[in-house]
Amino acid sequence: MDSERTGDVSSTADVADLAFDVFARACPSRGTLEHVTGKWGGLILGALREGTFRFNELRRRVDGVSEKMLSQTLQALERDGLVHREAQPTNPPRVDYRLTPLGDAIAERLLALINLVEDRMPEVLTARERYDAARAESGAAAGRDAGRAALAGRGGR
Amino acid sequence: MDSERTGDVSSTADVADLAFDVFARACPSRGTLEHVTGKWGGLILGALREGTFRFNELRRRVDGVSEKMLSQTLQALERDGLVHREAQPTNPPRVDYRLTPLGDAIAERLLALINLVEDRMPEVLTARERYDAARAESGAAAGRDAGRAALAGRGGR
DNA sequence: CGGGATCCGGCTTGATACTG
DNA sequence: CAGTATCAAGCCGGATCCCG
Repeated sequence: MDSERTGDVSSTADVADLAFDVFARACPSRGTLEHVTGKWGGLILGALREGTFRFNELRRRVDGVSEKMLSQTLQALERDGLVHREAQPTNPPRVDYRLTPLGDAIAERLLALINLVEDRMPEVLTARERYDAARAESGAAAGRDAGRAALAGRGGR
Repeated sequence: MDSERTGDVSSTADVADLAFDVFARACPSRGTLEHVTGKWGGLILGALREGTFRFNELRRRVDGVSEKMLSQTLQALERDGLVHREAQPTNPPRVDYRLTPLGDAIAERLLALINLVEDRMPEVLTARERYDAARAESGAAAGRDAGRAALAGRGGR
């Protein structure tokens, strides 16, 4: 539960003038932002940008996501009003997910970011080589990786 | 911490069939994207967008970040070529951080996303209330035991 | 099919302490 | 000031079983 650990902003009164400063620790927008930019949030939003899908369709579309995380992320996005969930009490059950207008707007900007990063990847790769080379030269043979650089996930499936 | 994990799987062969697809787990852009959208990456890039800062200035600017995470994230961003680090061997030491042109371009799109989320937070908050209310209602009506409902979202990373 | 509940390992994070 | 080293916890996220 990502929820705000600090006291919630229950008083709706003057929330507006305080603006939602992401740089402040207790800002509620931090939470939503993390849902969106999180490990699966972006991929799910991206997938939903292309239409309406059922649970297992989504699962197939977003490679590597487990039932649990898909369900969990979908709930977080639904709660934030980015995703609309429509369940039909038929048999077998059928549940459709699609973006809300708000979700689509956010997904659009997120994809703009993703596309830029992809376009510029050659530069990033070059920078990485330079950095690693300089490091191997000056430092010992330790060669630790920078931060959580290689997060990738195991192969599999 | 010298967990020299076997490098990232960015062999060119793996990504060949999907080329530019973020949806593929082996895509190298995923790594950079996570540095950028990670818990602190976005805030640090946002802070640096307003100028050049020293380590502790940055720490004060980004509320809640620990020395370790700041250092770690900064290194990852430097390695990816988004941040430039300039150290002066003076006494006391002085190190300046600033965005590279690439980092600025990426930060710009990231901030566009962040600003959108901030602007729309009222909608998000409203959606949250509706969701929570509906949830509390159905749960109470069913008369089930009061578990710890909120399994909202992911957080972490 | 569409999830909920639980167990559990491992990565990520946060204090604290130490170096230059 | 600008980090690095070490340690302990906490939470994420995967696997599994189960229900409607």
